[in-house]
Amino acid sequence: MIPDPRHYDDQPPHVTRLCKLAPLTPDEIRQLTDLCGLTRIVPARREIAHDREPVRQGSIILSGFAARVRHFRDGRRQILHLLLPGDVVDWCQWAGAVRPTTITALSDVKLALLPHAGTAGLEQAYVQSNALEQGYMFRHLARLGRFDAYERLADLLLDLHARMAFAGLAEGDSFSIPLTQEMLADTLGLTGVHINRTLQAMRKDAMVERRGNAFRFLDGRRLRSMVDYQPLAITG
Amino acid sequence: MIPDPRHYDDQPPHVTRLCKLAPLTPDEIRQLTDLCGLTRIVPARREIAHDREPVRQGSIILSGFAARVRHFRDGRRQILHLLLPGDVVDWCQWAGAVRPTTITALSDVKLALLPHAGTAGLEQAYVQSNALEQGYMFRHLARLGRFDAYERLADLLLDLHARMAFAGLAEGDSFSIPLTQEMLADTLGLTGVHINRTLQAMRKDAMVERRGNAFRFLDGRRLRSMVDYQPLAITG
DNA sequence: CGGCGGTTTGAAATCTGTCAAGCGGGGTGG
DNA sequence: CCACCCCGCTTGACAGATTTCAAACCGCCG
Repeated sequence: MIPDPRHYDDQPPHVTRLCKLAPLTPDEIRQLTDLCGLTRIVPARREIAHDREPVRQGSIILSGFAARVRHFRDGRRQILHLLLPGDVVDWCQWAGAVRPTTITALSDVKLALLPHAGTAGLEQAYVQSNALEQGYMFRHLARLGRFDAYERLADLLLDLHARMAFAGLAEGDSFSIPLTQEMLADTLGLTGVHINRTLQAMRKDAMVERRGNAFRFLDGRRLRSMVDYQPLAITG
Repeated sequence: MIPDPRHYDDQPPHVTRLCKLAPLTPDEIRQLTDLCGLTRIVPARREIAHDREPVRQGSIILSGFAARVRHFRDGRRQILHLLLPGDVVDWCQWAGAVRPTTITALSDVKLALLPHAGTAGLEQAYVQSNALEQGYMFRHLARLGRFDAYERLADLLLDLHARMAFAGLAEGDSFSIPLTQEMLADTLGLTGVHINRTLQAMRKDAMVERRGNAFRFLDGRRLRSMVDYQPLAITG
């Protein structure tokens, strides 16, 4: 059911990802590949779509990071869910749906409109993508509720690595994410200062190596064991 | 689109709730009402369904509170999402789905199997219920990430009141929830001790009155303003 | 060269957790 | 009917994690 990842490594991330979520016909794959023509680019920090607006049509992220965000009156903000290349945004199942959160570009983001799910393969891929997203949200809840700073960061990095790898965007234990320490803080419910100190602690412990935006796990086993990490099951 | 709530106040909570989520035919309503015969009762603290199991058929909660829960090796646990009377559990859209979290009864819970969504009204009600659940999860994330203890508790109580009222289970600003302080703590990522102190602070501030399981908002306006509370939009 | 966003560092303040003990009511068994 | 027990609630003192505030540093770009 899950094809060999290497078959897709030369494809754009959104094609790699959706092909792993459902068996797609060559025609469906072509639809996805052709998207690379009709795209929209949203620069970093710009809002992509607003809370409570009616949803017209779903999108898919071709490159860059975005996030579902909640802003508070006093300037605080919380990143509710990170959106990575290949992720489906605003796919919904009934007319009259309303977007449940604001969506903001964290880096420059390239988007395409989501092909209508008229075919079985694409339909299943979207449903699966939705289920995966829900799974990652449940993890994020557990992270914010019961993990301390070190565990939160470790667990988030493990999730990001898994998601990037799934879209063909990781090399072994290395991956790159365009997030500032402030953005990681807004994701994890911490402050930028504390993220900085926690990253230093992880480096001192020889858990993670970091050069700019590139991360590399030095002791993935210990990291996973610390947070009892279990990869999300691909269901179907 | 949203009928007058009072029309349903003499109905069981699950009927009240689903009737507000979609226009149902008399026949569909009868299907829901008839569920009260074929039920299963799960006693408090017992597991209802386990993480990663294949989902056979959805259920609906007729009475009592349950929760999606994550347990950690060291005994910590996090309540990821509270399930209230009228809530739909395990409704899913494709064969081979797997339950993303363990589900546990917090009080004695009465469940019924979910009628198959063969009709337009029920289908829409389930989709809407799903969307609402997702909305409440996003709020819970923001709560855990950026609110302090006082705000978390206030915001959670406001959500619970809204959800209970929606199912016809609140009287004005009063509502009753079968949750121990420990369970509230596991929901909010705090300790039981701290929940206790925070409740006392709210009483001292004349925000909330509490007798046993019954809560009453004494100053709903101030409470809502403190956490910038906005009711979840019913979409459709 | 100057400025800007992002990172790093330190010291003090605050929030929340931990531990430990006592209280209270409701149910059970004698 | 009473004694007992258990679970949940309450309280206090203390420890620890994280935030806050402030300043300095850094690389990069105009």
